[in-house]
Amino acid sequence: MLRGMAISERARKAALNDTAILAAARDVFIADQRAPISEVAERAGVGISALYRRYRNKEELLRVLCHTGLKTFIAAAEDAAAEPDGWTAFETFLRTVVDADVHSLTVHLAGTFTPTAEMDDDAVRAGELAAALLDRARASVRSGFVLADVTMLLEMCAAVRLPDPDRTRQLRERYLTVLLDGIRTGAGLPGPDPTDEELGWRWRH
Amino acid sequence: MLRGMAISERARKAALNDTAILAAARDVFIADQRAPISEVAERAGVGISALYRRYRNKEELLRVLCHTGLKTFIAAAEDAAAEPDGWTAFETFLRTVVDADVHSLTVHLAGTFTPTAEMDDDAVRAGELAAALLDRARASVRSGFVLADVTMLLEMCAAVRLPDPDRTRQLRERYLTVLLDGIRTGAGLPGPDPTDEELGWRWRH
DNA sequence: CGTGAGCGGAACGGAATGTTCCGTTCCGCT
DNA sequence: AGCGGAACGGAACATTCCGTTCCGCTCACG
Repeated sequence: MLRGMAISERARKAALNDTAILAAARDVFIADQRAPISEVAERAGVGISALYRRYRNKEELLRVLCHTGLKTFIAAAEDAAAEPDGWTAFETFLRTVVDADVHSLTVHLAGTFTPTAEMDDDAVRAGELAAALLDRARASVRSGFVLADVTMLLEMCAAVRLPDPDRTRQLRERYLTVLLDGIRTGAGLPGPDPTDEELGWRWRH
Repeated sequence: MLRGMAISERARKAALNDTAILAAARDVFIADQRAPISEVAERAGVGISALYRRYRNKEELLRVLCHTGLKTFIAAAEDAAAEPDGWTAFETFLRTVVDADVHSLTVHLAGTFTPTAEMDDDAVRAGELAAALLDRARASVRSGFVLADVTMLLEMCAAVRLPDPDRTRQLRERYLTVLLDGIRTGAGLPGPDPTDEELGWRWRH
């Protein structure tokens, strides 16, 4: 691929494996964060050594996966921000994130690896974007609802899980609808607001 | 303890261990269903043999624990049913069940043991009680909301989990409030209703 | 046709964990 | 005081699981 060279057939096959492995890893680790690496290899239809050729170890694979999810999150937030109406932007954002099952790739993989500096930066940026979206929707949101609550709502949606991925998506949409309607209704919320500190516990050891 | 004898001090201590072990097992397995038995022993402040004296093996301990949760569920439903107002009964029921973290004891332990016939019966009864409560609340509930949805809402609440149990309870109450408000608002729900078949997958191998 | 990049998967090492087992403690009775 | 045995603590054991390594094969490329 250097200097415009024609891509060798060999390299093309390897590139196919690249994506196959990542896709397989995504599916496998979304279904079970503790899944063994051999399961990823099997799902991808490759041998174990094909994995270790690309990633130094399991942790690195998980880190890459998580970072991918984080980028998806950021992209979803940026896309949704284009929507003029504040509430619609917020809702679109949440529906996109839930649909992509980003949460299982980020939060649920927390603690299984040590994040890079770049990931930390992206995490900060993701937080800022989400905060901005919530701010724009504030007029439509019940009082007492804070940014950290968004994280928990996503967590709750991610808990909806069936063997069939498509059905899982459908049901998540169903209950996200309930949650969103609940967010626009009613008065304040009971209990002290959740803090960022409280929600970041997975990342601390 | 035979024939009205005074309970020996030894037996009293053993009885204390009984409850300590069950309480420890509850805490440990709620936090992590795959936790090792040694962790339960450590938390209970006893040796491993104290466990194996009471339960044939790990599976039996899990089964007893799960059955306890099921009974709690039934009791909550029966208690709440005494409430005259249909919606209030339904809400009370859900709040009680969520607060007791029954869900982690039943659904999340599914598949880790083979249920007894008695548990099957209790499960049926639990379903009937919940159905009756939902029926009585129907007038206040948005159209399209079915019994299987209740299971999923409980699942979602159980997903709210922090290191601190008290804080966990507070936040669950917070989001259950959102869900309940969402249940009373809006029109129908998107997607096909969840079926019992779909939700019972954990129990089938 | 020789070569090595890419790969498959058996083999390995060690960690985790359910279960057993044996020595110890100490209550309660004689 | 002396003893039987229930209850117990926890090391030892057997087994499974899993991340990682490594050897040999294949075949596209030069």
